[in-house]
Amino acid sequence: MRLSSSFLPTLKEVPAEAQIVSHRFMLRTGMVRQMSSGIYAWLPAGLRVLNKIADIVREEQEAINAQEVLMPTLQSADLWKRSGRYDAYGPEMLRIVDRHKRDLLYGPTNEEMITDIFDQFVTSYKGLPALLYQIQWKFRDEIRPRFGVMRGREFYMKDGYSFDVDYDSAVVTYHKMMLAYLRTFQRIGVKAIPMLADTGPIGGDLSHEFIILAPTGESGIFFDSAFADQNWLEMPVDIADKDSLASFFKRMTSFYAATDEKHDEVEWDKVPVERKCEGRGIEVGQIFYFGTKYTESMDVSVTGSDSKKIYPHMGSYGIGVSRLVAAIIESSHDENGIIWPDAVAPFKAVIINLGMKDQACKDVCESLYKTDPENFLYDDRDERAGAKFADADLMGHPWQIIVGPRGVAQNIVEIKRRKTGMRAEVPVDQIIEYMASHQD
RNA sequence: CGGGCAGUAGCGCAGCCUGGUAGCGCAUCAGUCUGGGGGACUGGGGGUCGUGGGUUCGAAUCCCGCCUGCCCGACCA
Repeated sequence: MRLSSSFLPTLKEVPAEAQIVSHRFMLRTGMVRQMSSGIYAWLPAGLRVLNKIADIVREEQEAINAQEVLMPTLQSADLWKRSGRYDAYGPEMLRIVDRHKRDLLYGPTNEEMITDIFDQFVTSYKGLPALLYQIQWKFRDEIRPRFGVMRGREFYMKDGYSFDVDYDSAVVTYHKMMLAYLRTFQRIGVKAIPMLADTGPIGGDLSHEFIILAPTGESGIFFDSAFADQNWLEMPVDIADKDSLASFFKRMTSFYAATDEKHDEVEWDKVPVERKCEGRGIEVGQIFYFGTKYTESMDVSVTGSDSKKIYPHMGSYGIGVSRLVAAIIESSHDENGIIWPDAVAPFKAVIINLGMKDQACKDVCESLYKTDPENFLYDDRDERAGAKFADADLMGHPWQIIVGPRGVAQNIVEIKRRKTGMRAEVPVDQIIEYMASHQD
């Protein structure tokens, strides 16, 4: 994309309402614009990141055979009255009345709706397990929205739902989801640690929150640093084999990790002092087994092999996609701006033309740009070098390809890695190759 | 929902106390110079002063209501 003809405005000064670093950078880089309390418009730079995260989430869901659906944001209140949650959910649910005086609501989550859909199509245990997900906007009327998209009222979320024939089968699904989540966060480029979460009235140990380390996080966290040292990507996991999944699950959850709410001093003391890590974190996902809560309350059943009625065991699995955008920035930035992980950066690299009046510079920039116009941002503005560098650092592109008259005369451009600050002079025709072979 | 604060140009702010021509910086536009880390100079454009009412010859300024937003707390992907 050519910067001169793009809608990619940056700000030198920050709107006063932005308190935390991710919010400030998101506003300064023109990723989002607040439209109302806790409600944001996503502008091109922000949307690109949002979509990249969603794509990774999608691929990892498909990898465990979850299938994508898209449910409406508006739901009928009747559905929620069936489960009993219409009254239970409280003022956090945005309720709407249409012209016929019918009660609707803007979905804060979709257990009822997915259960209803499931009910209409699956009538036999042979239809199980079923694993569906969507990536859709949700609305929760938070008492006090804050921190930009970190805690907005409207947010973009991946929500998955599973239906299994019994508890044992549901556990296998849960294990698969643990795997998918760890892979998802790994690919996105953040370190998310699964921590035992409150399971509510169901009990058991089948709910985990995934927490990203960030000093500005809302939850205090305690964890065994041995988790971070796990090279689990090299551990073979066969998703068709429940024992393989179970041993993977056991390994990934065997280290102490808890938020301050669930912190247990006795267990914590068993962790060797040198491995004790305390800090703050941001919750970016949660997985949850809740048994037959909705299938029973909504009377949704299938016929078992013995012709008897079975209430499928359900689980739900969320990833806060829009929150992740902010969480990534919280955990990856410096005083000059964002440092995007490669996988989710809005652009792979920015081509900084320092010789806008130099034909040779322009030619080099153009030919480079044309090799991948979708992923290169070409800063072809008639700005001074300082402004271009400042914007490049602010926007956090993983690579900066600096094209100036001095280097071009020798057929060389300078390349800078945002993450490390590493700089190198590279022959023009080797740039693409250089980036591919120097990811760290 | 309790406590605090704020709405003046796209953004950051001053002016309000003590009523009388609506200002500054950044951004933006035109031009000249400049050209490897947000450069300089000159000249422009841009305002229902959140909103409704009241007081007054006269209201951004004083008074009352309302709306919106932000911060702290209790609650949450």
